Amino acid sequence: MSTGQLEQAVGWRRHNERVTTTSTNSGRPKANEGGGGTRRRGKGSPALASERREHLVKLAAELFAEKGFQATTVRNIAEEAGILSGSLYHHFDSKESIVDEILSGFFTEIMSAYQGVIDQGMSPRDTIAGLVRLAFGTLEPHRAAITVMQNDWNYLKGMDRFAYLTKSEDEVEKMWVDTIKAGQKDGSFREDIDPKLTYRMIRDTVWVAVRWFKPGGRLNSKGLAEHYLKVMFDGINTH
Amino acid sequence: MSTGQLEQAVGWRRHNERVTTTSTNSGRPKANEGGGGTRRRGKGSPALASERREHLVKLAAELFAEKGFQATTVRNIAEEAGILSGSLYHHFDSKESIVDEILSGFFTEIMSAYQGVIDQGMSPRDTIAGLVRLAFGTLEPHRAAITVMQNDWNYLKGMDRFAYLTKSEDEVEKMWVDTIKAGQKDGSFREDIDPKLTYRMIRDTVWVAVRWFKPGGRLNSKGLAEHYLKVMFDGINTH
Amino acid sequence: MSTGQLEQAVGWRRHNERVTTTSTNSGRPKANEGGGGTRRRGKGSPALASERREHLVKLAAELFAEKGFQATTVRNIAEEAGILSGSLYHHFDSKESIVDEILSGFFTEIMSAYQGVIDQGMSPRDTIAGLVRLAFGTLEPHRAAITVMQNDWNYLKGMDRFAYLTKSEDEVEKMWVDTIKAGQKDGSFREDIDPKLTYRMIRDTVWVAVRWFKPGGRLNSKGLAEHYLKVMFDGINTH
Amino acid sequence: MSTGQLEQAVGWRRHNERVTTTSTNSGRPKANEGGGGTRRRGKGSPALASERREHLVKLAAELFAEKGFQATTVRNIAEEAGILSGSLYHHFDSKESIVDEILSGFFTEIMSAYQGVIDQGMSPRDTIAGLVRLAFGTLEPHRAAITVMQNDWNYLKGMDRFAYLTKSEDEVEKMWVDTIKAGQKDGSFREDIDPKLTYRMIRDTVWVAVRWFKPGGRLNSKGLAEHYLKVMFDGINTH
DNA sequence: GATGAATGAGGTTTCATTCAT
DNA sequence: TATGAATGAAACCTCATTCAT
Repeated sequence: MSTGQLEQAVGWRRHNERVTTTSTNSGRPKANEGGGGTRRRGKGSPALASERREHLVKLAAELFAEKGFQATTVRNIAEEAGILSGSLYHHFDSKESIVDEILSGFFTEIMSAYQGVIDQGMSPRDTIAGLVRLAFGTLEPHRAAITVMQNDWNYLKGMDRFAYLTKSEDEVEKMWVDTIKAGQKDGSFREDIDPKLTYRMIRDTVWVAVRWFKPGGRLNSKGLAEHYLKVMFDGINTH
Repeated sequence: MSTGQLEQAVGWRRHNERVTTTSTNSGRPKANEGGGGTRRRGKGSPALASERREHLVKLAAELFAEKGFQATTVRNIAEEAGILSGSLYHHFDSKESIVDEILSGFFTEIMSAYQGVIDQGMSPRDTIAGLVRLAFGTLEPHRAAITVMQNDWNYLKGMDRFAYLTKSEDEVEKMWVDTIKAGQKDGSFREDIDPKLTYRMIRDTVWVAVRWFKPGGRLNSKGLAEHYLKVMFDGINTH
Repeated sequence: MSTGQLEQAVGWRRHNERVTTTSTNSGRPKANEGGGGTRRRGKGSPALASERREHLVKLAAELFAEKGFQATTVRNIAEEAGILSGSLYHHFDSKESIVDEILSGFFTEIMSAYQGVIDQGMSPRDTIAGLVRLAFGTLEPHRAAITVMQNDWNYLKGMDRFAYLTKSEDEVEKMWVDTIKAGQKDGSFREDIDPKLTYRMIRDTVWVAVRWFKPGGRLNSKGLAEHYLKVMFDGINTH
Repeated sequence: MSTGQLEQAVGWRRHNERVTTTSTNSGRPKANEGGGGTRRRGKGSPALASERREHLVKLAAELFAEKGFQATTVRNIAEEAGILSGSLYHHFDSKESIVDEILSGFFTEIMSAYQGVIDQGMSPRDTIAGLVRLAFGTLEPHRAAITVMQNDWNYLKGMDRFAYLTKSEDEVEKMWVDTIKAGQKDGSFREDIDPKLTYRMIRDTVWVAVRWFKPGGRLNSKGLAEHYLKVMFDGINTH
């Protein structure tokens, strides 16, 4: 799951454990709940969460990104996977479960990554630069998830099940805003900018780029980041 | 339709002519084409045949903005208007016609306004500033349309009927990019920024603000514009 | 709606007003909720609740009675009515709404009727006789509703929406039990019978008869009632 | 299988022979018909090939009783047993096979028991009393089966496979009705009661009690039976 | 015996749209 | 203009059942 770029930038994530704690419902069908307990699961293999399942999630993510969550039908996804729509329900509770898995996965990952940058204790300016680079760095490996987030946020945020989206958003905002404020305090950033406003503009600029960013185009995501940092730090004016 | 702010800023729009030429289909139902004869609208009455129609469009725009185009049902709109869903079809061909009217109206307006700024023949830097102010200025009067554009663009752009969206977008891009390039040529803007990239970031930053911008909040749209111009021109660094 | 027999027996119900207050949700689609208020409804006509709708309810009741609630599909009902399944949703919220209307209608009616008998202030023995006659009297006009109640009670009672079933049942039980107790006090009924148990046996015997009772058979419902009263009051033994 | 009470009352059942002849299809999967040869079960081992199977039937019966046959899914049963739904098909042909086993088991048992009472050659009055006691006595050990019979009869009776239900019902009816008639002939029972009607009322009253009868409540099933006999024989009136 | 994946038929519901009145 | 009834396509989802491993 080419998160290599992301991991390199931060160096904190050791293995590919899928953490879905953020989401209240990981979407796994409740099949064997009353289970007897005698269910063996092979020698030592740690869950593994089904490669099939992960494959399906990835397919769905592509479709959601391309056509939007609502416009993508369960049949679309099933056809893409070469099965019947009903068969999808062997793996997922509902269409919502799928998008939940996509988004909660992305969110837990990005938040840990952000925290990793902050924990490095760099100067505010370098921290902001690090966060920006990190964010742009997710554009490619998490293109689908980010696109869904951008396009369907408004629709999804209204549902109880996705309350964690708003919650996570707030947490992330705090990380950035605090860093910007620290930068103002230590004299790195201008006093006459509004930290919250500035954060939002940065955030939006980065995520929204997913709409037109094409991997393998003129600029790669690294180039994008550097370009943006330049403008963001020093403006477009000559001095 | 409080476009006052916008009109003042530019001074180009004289009357309330509804220009729908951009859209291939103006969305008017063919129903009453062979008009019976009882149709009043005499010579001196410039009154649009339907304030009712405009009212309905506005209601629909609010709903589309709030819940998304797809998630808003024709019934939702009808209910909001206090009529039955079938009755809407006396005013509009289809659901698409309504959103078409919303978006095409916004686009023709914004494009004329942009052109008006450019035609003033100011310096590149002042022109860019004017465009940015203009764009932020639309946030309030056109909140619904912009929101729809932001959220449902991806879905709508795939439909033939909305091909004009992409076309208009390209025209607008050219206006901005040309101005930025002119600014680089005359030494106002740094040579090491990518004009196209820079335009996109500016554009996205402005429009995406519609997601969190609340009229009557801490900053009005004018304040937002000035804040952004500051950052955009000179960066967030102290110098 | 041949409730004639029932009404005669009691003489308290004046018109065919459909009272659905017992049910928390009458099942009417929420169509014009935000309604403007200007909705006129003809000169003086008191609602009328759509004969079409009532017709559909009756068709559905027959099917539910014949095949059971779960085994009856929405398509079955629609076919019986000569329309498509989706069209049913113009009249009803859901399949549940239909059965709700059937049962809540029956319950409000029977409870009022019971109360009417009690309010006549007859002796306990005559009151019980009246109640039994009344109950048997509903077998024919409310055959479908009673059948549904008998067969699907267990399934329906588990749903929030049908909580009123259990509530109504308790109220009815109180009416009967109080009367039986009064009969014990005034010496009409034996002291060594359990009022609650006795009520339940009477109730079950009556309702369950719906399973085999055929109008136009050897015994009509009046005959059934008299036969049962005989056995219930004096037993099957010769004395 | 605590049929102790039942057996004691009658003393006719000698061994645990599972008699499924009544049912046209015993429900055993044809899977292991050509048995490999490793099938133990030798001479001395009377152990039923599958206590597991019986356990599953019992689990299923509980669920059918609680939620109804149709509302209980194969998955529900499997989960309760701690296996996957597909695995159930190693034990049973189909969902119907399970309920068939439940009901046919109950029916053969109760019919033999009834016959046993009749064969004792007691007076009609004592025979009826015996039958009533016997029926009430099944309420506890066969609660689940009786509940299923009561609630899902209507649904099941329509299926070919369950034709035996109606057939058995008729046989049972004959036993009772003949006894009642004999009682009328010998002067024990009133001439002015309808034997068939009377039988049905008794039968219904007993079985329907399963809906509210709670073992361990105020009255046990023996108490219930005595109470009912009192009312049935002598009525609720004082004399 | 059990798993895990899939089937296929069918279920309820939604919704844009049409049209006679 | 509006209503009220209906259409028809398609949506999400359920579930008994099958079968290779």
